[in-house]
Amino acid sequence: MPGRRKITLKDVAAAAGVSPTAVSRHVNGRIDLPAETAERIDSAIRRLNYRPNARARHLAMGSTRTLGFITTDIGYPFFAAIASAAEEEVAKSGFSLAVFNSRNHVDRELLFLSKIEDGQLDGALFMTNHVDDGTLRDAINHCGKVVVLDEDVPGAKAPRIFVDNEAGGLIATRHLIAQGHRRIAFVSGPEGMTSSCERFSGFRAALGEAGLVVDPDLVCFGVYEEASGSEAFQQLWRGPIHPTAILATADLLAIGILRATRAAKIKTPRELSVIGFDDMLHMDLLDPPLTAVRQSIHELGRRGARVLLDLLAGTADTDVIERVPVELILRGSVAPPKSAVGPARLVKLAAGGEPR
Amino acid sequence: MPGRRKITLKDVAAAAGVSPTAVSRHVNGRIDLPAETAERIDSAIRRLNYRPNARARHLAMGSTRTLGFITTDIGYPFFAAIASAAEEEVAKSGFSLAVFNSRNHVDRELLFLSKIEDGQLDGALFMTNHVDDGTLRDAINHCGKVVVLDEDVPGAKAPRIFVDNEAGGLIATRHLIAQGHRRIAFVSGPEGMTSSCERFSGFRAALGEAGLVVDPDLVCFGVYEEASGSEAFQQLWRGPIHPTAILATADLLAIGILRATRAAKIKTPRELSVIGFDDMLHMDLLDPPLTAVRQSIHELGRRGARVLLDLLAGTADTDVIERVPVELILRGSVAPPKSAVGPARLVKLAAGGEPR
DNA sequence: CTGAAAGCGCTTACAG
DNA sequence: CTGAAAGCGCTTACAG
Repeated sequence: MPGRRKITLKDVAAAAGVSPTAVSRHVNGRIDLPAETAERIDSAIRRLNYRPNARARHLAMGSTRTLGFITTDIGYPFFAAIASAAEEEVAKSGFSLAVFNSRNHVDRELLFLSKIEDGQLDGALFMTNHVDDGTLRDAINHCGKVVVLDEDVPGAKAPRIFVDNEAGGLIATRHLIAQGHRRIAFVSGPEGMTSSCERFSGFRAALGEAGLVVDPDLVCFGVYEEASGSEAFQQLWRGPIHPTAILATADLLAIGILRATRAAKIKTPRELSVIGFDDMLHMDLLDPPLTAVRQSIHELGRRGARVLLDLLAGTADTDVIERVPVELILRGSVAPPKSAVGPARLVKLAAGGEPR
Repeated sequence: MPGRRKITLKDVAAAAGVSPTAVSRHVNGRIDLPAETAERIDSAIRRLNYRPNARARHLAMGSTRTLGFITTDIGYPFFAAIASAAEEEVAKSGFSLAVFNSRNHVDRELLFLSKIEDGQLDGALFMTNHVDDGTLRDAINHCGKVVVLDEDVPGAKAPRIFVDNEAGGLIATRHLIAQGHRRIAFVSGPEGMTSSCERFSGFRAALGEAGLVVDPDLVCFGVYEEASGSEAFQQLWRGPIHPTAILATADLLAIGILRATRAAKIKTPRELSVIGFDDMLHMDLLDPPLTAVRQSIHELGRRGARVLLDLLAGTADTDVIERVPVELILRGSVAPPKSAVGPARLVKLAAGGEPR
């Protein structure tokens, strides 16, 4: 057995008695060789156990066939689900997906984004969770080839895939109102963020429809983390009037709220209804099962990847904005307020006489 | 402004009046230049806005500084948590982590593993969820540079990071026995897998300690998926004797069981106690809160990454096997069997007279 | 210490 | 159609 030197294109060419050019073209299917020649090359490849070197290809082709997935933390089920869908989609096109946890730090986001300039990444799916002061926008505009997912980076010249945030806020709030709630709190992420703003618009619109108005004491902006949900609950409970329901604009916030209600011995949904936003895996098994606005997480990842791939192929423009639909998933964390006679009950009375 | 041609090392060298060699060495910190020269280079870099091309470096250096994370599906919280910890660790050393969802298909696992041979990946963290017929073992031995995580690939010459499976099975079963259970079912993944076997050993050992013996009718092997847990429950409930408790060797199985109990109107834990294995995020919020053997998921990812990094650096050998500890997390999904007087109750009676 | 030159292993415009 | 040769943009052994 010969020395264990790495087999290259050249070796194959020599063994098959053709030029490296021919082998390269054949391997990449960019040529139709006479059957006899093709077979000679193939057999040489098999015999030598040749494997094209990806690094050399990358340099020569000016591409690495790897896309980045930049997010706060892949450890969170919501992001992980998006990453999974994105991976599935990019893999179909022969790309790989590299994940980067920014932990919501701008410097890390910038570092990861810069890998596009390096030529280490062909492009990236980008998710952030804080308000941008323009830094992110500039970085994205500078390196290009990124699509912004789920949360906006205002001013960035990049395709965006969002959820229909306003509709989400709207239908969730309508549901609460239909259940008879009047004192509804809004617990959200950072005030300046697009998701917060849009969901808040939906919230306000639904209140308006019912002739209600937003009570500033019942609105809490924070960050998209569990602890922020717990704090919001505590703040609300210290306040002058307790809400009978809370619309949390993230499951993580809802979970924080649920945790805090337990500590405070508040019964959900009897004393407090809670709606989440995202509908992550297994939210139906919580106690109580979480009613939530479902974002089509899979669709978000899949379409984000698709658009990024199209962008790289030049068949998509940087001004596309897609909205994936939302849907309200009814579960046990919402009930009529204990002190109120909700419309549902009124209807029952009207329709069926004595309720039993 | 000059043409938008990509700035290279050469350009910087020319602008600074030094050789490309000097620039390369300076950039990589492999040289101490006279302050004046260094400054000239640095300023040229800034002025030209030079960014070293990663693809060229990769080819020249024979490394891509990217590690693979090959798993069934990053969308599952358990794997996502491991990936997150691994990413954090490899990022410290300037590596990236690319995730690959095998969906538990051997052909995809092989495809991803082959990226190491390609030179596309410097190495990989590998997790599988099916019994290997030798294919995986051969592939791993052929490409090297992989560390096997959580589940064994027998015969592979690769470092392994496992959980103390046997201890996990043991302490979980002991707990059930201490609560008064005698008819305990064992619901697990594939029969031939190391995790299943080792956890089963612990299970059997604990039964043995209590003078009990394994009842084959109460042992269900399947796959590590939710649906498999549901099926196991149904099978158990069709059987001649119902267990009063189930030890599931994965949270996903426990969740499947929980789902099935709801459909069957079986109350947990009153009519059936359930213990899971993994302790994924938010398992404490389930209804009932899941008692589970906690694997140190973070530790698994972190140490796996560490060992892989060491392996690449040549400071770790392929025969290391690390075991991360397990811990039983007591929560609400376990209670004494309703028909039995458990030791806990006996103790109470003995110690405090009339229980109220 | 410093730099000219070869080399990493492909792809592809270009000439025959 | 086919292949010799240049090029991708770095790193690094080697000679001065």
